[in-house]
Amino acid sequence: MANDTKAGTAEARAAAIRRAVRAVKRGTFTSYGEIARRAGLPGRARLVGQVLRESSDHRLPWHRITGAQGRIAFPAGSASAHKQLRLLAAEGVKIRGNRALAAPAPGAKRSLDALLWKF
DNA sequence: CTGATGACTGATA
DNA sequence: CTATCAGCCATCA
Repeated sequence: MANDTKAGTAEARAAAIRRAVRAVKRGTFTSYGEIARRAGLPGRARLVGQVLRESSDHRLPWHRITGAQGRIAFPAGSASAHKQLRLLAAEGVKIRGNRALAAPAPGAKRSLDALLWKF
């Protein structure tokens, strides 16, 4: 089989992306661009979405993948968006509207005191 | 081949 | 906050 031994096939890219997705820890979320970067494919955020779509779900924590700044890629109110938000919330991720919040809300200065004093 | 589309992103207005 | 644009890449009509 005179096959291509060159790295960079669609299969290899998909595998790398799936690896990166699987590496996302529970209770956290990562953007498409970040996944692409971790998979060694900078600038191919769209490809991540493509692979995720093809994979549908297969022990892939697809719900931990959000758009930039935690924004959900699905239209707000859609079934998929709602499901993703629900899954994220179930893992302890704060949700606000169509967004997943990774960091504490602004005003952490006050929360800092609260943390120090174990509020 | 061309053009449209899409689980994207960052900049700009 | 929303809207638009340019870039980026794979897939499809």
